This record gives sequence, structure tokens and C-alpha cells, in this order.
Amino acid sequence: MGRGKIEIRRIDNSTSRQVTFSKRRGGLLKKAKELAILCDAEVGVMIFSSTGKLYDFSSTSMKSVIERYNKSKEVHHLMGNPTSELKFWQRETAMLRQQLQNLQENHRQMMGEELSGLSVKDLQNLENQLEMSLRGVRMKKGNLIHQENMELYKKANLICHENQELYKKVYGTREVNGANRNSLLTNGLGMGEESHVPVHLQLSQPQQQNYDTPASATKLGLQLH
Amino acid sequence: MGRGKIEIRRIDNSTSRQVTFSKRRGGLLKKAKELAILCDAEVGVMIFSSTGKLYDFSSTSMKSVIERYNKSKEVHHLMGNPTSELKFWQRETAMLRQQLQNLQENHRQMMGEELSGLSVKDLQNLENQLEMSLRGVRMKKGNLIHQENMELYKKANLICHENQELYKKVYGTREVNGANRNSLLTNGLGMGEESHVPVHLQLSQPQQQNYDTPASATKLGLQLH
DNA sequence: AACTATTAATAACT
DNA sequence: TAGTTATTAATAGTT
Repeated sequence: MGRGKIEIRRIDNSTSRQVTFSKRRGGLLKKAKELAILCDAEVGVMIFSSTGKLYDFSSTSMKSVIERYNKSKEVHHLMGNPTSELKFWQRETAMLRQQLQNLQENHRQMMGEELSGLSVKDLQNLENQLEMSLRGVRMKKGNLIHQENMELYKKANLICHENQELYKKVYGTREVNGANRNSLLTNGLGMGEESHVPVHLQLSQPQQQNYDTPASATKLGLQLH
Repeated sequence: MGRGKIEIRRIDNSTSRQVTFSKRRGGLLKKAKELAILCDAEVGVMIFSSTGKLYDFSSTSMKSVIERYNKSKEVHHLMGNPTSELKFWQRETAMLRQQLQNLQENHRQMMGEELSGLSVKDLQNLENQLEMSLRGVRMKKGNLIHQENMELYKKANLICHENQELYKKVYGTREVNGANRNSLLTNGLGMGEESHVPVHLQLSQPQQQNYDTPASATKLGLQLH
């Protein structure tokens, strides 16, 4: 129900995620309220954003809803009791520790460590994943570098133009030929006398799938000193 | 969003109310789930129908959500005096949660996700790491496949030998030429009449650095059917 | 924060 | 209770 269909999986982009959270949180709370009113139900909703902020709604009072829930689930005696509460936190800790351990093992494998115990198939999957990641990273890097270079280009052109203006003011307009010693551009494209106009960038398109960075080259084309 | 617009007030007709409850309950729970997944939020929903039946959803566990809610609302300290042990476990949980989150972020980046926010240098480091991992994984896979193939070879030779013995027993020793139809080896190396001795393996050495697996080829050389 | 093209939810109906 | 369809509501991407 938007400009396009989306897959229900964690939104990567943090800004988008936040915006979507804001919108959908509102939607969810509204629908909870409507359900309670329309159908005479007792409803409680608790939402913690990824940053830990709480948003909630309850048709009566959250205390009432939670109490009713506990009673309904017969876990009432587990809450409020200091001993079981302690146990709760201990279980929580154990659970998180387990999660952490699993993730750490996974992470080590992705770092190319601790590979013994994996089957050929596992290794193949890991290899595929790493290749995919690598492609993504290279593409992103390509995009970034391209962007950076574009901006450098603009700056350089600006300075170059300014320079020519100054040159004219100092020496008058009679200066027609001769190398422009003040040119800051050293991109090998030959920004000579006619370089006072924006030159068409000859960088590979960052949108292309196979943005192949051969590991050693860090920047493309233009370099500004 | 139906055949007509409705006013948000209690539905008088009991049957309609029930039907609407059923539908909207499903919708609400679905949206709660989506919000949790899309936006990485911890969500808990509790619904009591007008007949008292409970329907609920929680992205983690309702206990965890309620505990977090209570803590967030600071009603937690109202019941019983907090022992230092309890506080210890709570801190422990918070610490682990933080670690988990950090590791998860790192992991996502290694998966090629969530790359916005990284500098070119960061991306370069990530790329190098991924390349290193990939080399390690490929080497390990190469070793494994090599080992597997060695074993298959031994097995195959054993069977082949056994076969020849049986062949001799059935037809006597006069059989000298003619294709050995029972050969299980189809590795294209021509395991013909003289194949009763271990053949030198012609596989690339797995110890080599650039054990290049072009993603599609999973096994080298020998195949046993 | 507002807009709008699209998808998703659902009210009425079967 | 479950399925269908015409409409409204929610919201994804955009400005």
C-alpha cells in the first residue's frame, strides 16, 4: 500500500526505517483503538523502538490489561515475586548469551576463521554469501567514489574559472595562448586552455552491476592536490 | 476500506461485531508483526474479545515486553525493594543486549547490508576483509573436496579391484581384452584395463593460494555414480 | 511534513 | 465460518 510493494524484512536504511516506524506505529495504535471501540474489546499495545523508546496504547489501563493477561496466562505468580523475577533475568541473560555466542560463531565463519566442521555445501553457501557481500560493498564504494569525484570536479572547475577571471584582471584579455600554470586539475584528461567549461566526466557508471574494483585502485580518475 | 465508510463507534449488531473483531484482530496482529520486523522494534499486543478470550502477539516474549514496559514506566521499583543482585542481572542483560546489537550491526555490514554511513576507507577495509575470508573459505573447500575425492578414489579402486577378482572367478583368466563394463569410474581419465592400480591424481593442489572456484563448479574431477 | 500512486485492509455481500 | 469484491485506508517513495 505504497508506491511499490515491499518485502517484510528489516529495512536496511536507518532513516527509512525510522520514518516507516513512525508511520506504521501510528497506524498500529490507531487500529488498536478502532478495534477496541468497534468491537468492545480490551486492547493493550506496547512498542519499543530500536532506540528503546516506548509507545503504548491501552483501551482501559495498561495495568488492567497486563493483570488480565497474566491471569489469563496463569503466569501471575511469576511476576512481582522477587525470586521468580530474579530467575526471569537470569534466563534472559542466558538467552542473550546464547544468541551472542551463535552470532559470534557465525561472525567468525564470515571472517574466514573457524571453518573446520563445515561441509562442502556449507562452505559453498558461505562463499556465495561472501561474494554477494563483496559485490555489494564494491558497488557502494564505487558509488561513493563517483560521488566524491563529481564534487571534486565541480569544486575544481569553480576554482579554475575563478582563476581565469583573476588572470584576466591581472594581465588583461590579451593573454590568449600559453599553458595555464594555475590549473589545479591533474586528471590526465588534458585540462588545458579550454578547460574553463565543465568537461564531460569519463568515469565508469556506478549503477552498473559489475563495478569491478581490483582491490588496489582506491580512487578513479580525478585527483586533486 | 470496505464497501462503505463506517463510523468508529461500537458495532451494535452482535454478529457483525464478532465478524469485524475476527478480521480486524488478524489485521492488527499482522501489522504488529510487520512493524517489529520492518523496524527492528520490540512489540507486544494483547487483545481480549468481549467474550473474554485472549489473543496476543509479541515479537520477543510477552514476559520480556511487560518487564521492559514496567521498567520503562518505573512502576518496577514500586514493588519490593530492588536487591543488588537483581540490579546486577538487569545490568548484565542490558550489557549483553548492547553487545548483541553491535555485533548484529557488524554482521549486517559483512552481509553487504546497511552500508550507508560507511566511508570509502571503511568500505575498503570491509572489502579487504571479505576478500580474505573468501580466500580462506575457498582454500578450505578445496582441501575438503580434495580429501573427499581421495577417499572416493580409494573406494573406487577397491571396488574396481574386487570386481576384477570376481570377473576372473566367473570367466577364468583367459579374458584378456575387451572393455571392462563394470568399471564404476567415469572421471574421463580412461580407467581402462590397467586401472587396477592406484592412478596418480591429477587434481590441482589444495594448498595453493589461488584455489579459484568459479562459484558454479562444486566438485573437481572424479565423480562416482 | 505533505503529497500521491499504489497496495493492503476490510465492509458488505454470498 | 469462509470466500469474493468494491471501496476505503494505509503507506512507500517522492518532493
